Amino acid sequence: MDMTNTTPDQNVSHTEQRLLGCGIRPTAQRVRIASLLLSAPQHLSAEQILASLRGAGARVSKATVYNTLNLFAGHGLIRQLSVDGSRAWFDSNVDAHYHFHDLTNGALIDVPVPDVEFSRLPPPPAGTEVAGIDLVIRLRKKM
Amino acid sequence: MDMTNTTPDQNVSHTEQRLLGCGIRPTAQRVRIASLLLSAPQHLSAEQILASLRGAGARVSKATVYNTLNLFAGHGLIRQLSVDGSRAWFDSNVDAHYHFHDLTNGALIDVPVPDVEFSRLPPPPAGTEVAGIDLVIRLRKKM
DNA sequence: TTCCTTGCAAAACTTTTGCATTAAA
DNA sequence: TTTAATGCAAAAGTTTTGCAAGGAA
Repeated sequence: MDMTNTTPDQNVSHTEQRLLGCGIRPTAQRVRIASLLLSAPQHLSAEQILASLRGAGARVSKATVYNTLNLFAGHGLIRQLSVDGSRAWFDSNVDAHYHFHDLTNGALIDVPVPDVEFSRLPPPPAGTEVAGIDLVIRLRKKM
Repeated sequence: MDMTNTTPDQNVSHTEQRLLGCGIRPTAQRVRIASLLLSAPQHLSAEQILASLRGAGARVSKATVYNTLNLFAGHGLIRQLSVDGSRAWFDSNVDAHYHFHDLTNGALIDVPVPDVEFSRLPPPPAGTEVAGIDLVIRLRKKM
């Protein structure tokens, strides 16, 4: 099902289904946050989400945005990234992938898994196993 | 020159030389911070450094620790890591390398460059070039 | 002296939490 | 009606900053 050209509003019932499928009660605020975030693959901060929703006339508190993002991340609906120390970024793409990080403007760009190939990786220390691999390719302006 | 078995105190004059070589005035606090951090490859937070120095009887303020760490990082003497969202970690190893991140206890373990080999990497977007590659292999307890 | 560095406290930011109120099932 | 979610404000944690005092050149 291609939802590329649907607007957040058209996605509401689809979003509700998705939250229900995760065992998350689809309240008004949660649906708005999920709708915004899941409308396209993107990277947003809590503050951006709060501003965007309030700009659209929604009544949402900062606490609810944070609580909801943590809730979603805990259910694997979104993924929290630590690319710069300044704040958390929330990635609506939970499929395995990597990132370009443009140091010039802070932009994050997805890198699909097939674009990266490891021909050698270190064995995990005894008693541990690999839970995931985070790869960030930092970019600067070419002179 | 192998400094593996020298104590921080024995390193002081060596550390001073290193700071001078970077154009950094080797004040008492800076030498202590550099001495601690550069005595071995390790990952420390600002708070850990402050506690360690004060525990050793040094008179240092939190502001100076932060200012100094930023100063050192700006001169390439240490490297700031963003591996979890909670705080910054300062890595005394500035040679290119990657990290294991043990999710069980938060530990960071260096991974030497030769232990990782990329057989494919995406071309950087037009107008940009690769400034660096950060790789974090997250570890969990093996069951 | 002159400039730089430090310490302290306060401020700035991001994120979490307590609790009364509101909304959902 | 009962439970869970929200909003607000306050708190907590990390990092930065303003400014007076101290130290180096």
